[in-house]
Amino acid sequence: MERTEPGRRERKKAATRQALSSAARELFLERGFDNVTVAEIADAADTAVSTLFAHFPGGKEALILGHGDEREAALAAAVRDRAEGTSILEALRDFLATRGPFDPNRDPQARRVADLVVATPALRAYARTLWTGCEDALTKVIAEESGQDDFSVRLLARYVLEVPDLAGVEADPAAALDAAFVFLRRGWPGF
Amino acid sequence: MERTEPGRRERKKAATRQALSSAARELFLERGFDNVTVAEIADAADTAVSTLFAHFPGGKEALILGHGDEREAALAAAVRDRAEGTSILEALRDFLATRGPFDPNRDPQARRVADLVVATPALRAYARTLWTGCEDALTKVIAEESGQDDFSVRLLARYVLEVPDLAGVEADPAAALDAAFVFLRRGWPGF
DNA sequence: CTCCGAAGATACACTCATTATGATTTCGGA
DNA sequence: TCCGAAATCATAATGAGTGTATCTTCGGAG
Repeated sequence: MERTEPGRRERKKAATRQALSSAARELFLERGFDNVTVAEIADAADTAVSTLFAHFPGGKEALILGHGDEREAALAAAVRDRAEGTSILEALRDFLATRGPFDPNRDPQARRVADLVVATPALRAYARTLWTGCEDALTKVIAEESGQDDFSVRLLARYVLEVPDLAGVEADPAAALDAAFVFLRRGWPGF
Repeated sequence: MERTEPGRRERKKAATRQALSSAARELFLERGFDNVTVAEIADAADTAVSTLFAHFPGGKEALILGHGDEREAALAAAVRDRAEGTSILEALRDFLATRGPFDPNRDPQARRVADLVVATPALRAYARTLWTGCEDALTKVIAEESGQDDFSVRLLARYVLEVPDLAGVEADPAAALDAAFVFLRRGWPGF
């Protein structure tokens, strides 16, 4: 059978995962990313270090930022399932506008985390790799949706995925996001 | 006085630096980047590990790729000292065309190194950070030379510096480089 | 209900990069 | 000749991440 509710095992697994990532979040926010060791996080979550790495093979930074699975799926879906008459670039802009530093209405917790990410080089770099990790997938979707498949498509994908990192540190992230897409639309008319 | 020839001290320093980086190059080419430890490199160069890190604070990857100092200076100079009547983007394209995978005439040694970099994720990532490490400097120069200074300039700088990483892995790197600049010129006419 | 196998969790030991420390050598210039 | 600075060195410590073998616990087959 397929659709039984989670069961105790999966619930416990999710619980430890949750414990780990929220312990990490608290410690990072309190003392800064670099001043917290994985051992301390594991301790705070009352688990073994091995368990931490079993849940987050991506390492320390994955504890707050997750791995890019949902991100990638959501991104591809945003393009593929865009509203009739919406261009690819519009769909991408709208999707990014709901994310991280660009979302105007987000809880203060998320705001503090976003600030920490922007202020911590290691985290900012990791966030960027999460985005650019979607590059292959995005390239594929754009190729399918546009009927075009060459270097220019890969270039566009990379450039789109660089926008969050760049715009995120600007004084007005949302405005910067829009500004970036003006240039992308000019470079890739028809997308 | 200022211009005495290097002197024994500086010569020795340069020699150990040279010994380290060529030992690293040989070992990496022979056994792959990930299968060589810094201890082995230091041994091969007959120095202490501490000395290795004194010369290359950037870590293992800096041993083949260097740090970005000359790179940054050369890049800024290429824009600032460009020929009369040459646009900023043309100057940048021409500069990049002489670099790494894009240079048509380079010795086989350099070719093997470039291949290794492209094939090794850690090295490719480091090479990319070296380029994007020039972002602030390039942004500044473009702002000065164009008289424009806002987010769009930073965006352009980032996009230019992403080109090497992207075009470098294409079947025809030089052609990809040119293709990328077609889009950049379209997005930033007047640069 | 019982029992077996797999999944999760754990402890432990290990490798490796990188940093810190303090001693020791070795030039270069006064 | 002698002093100070720079380069090198050995050594130890920290901290991330991996591998392994063991133990516990749940879920499903019988």
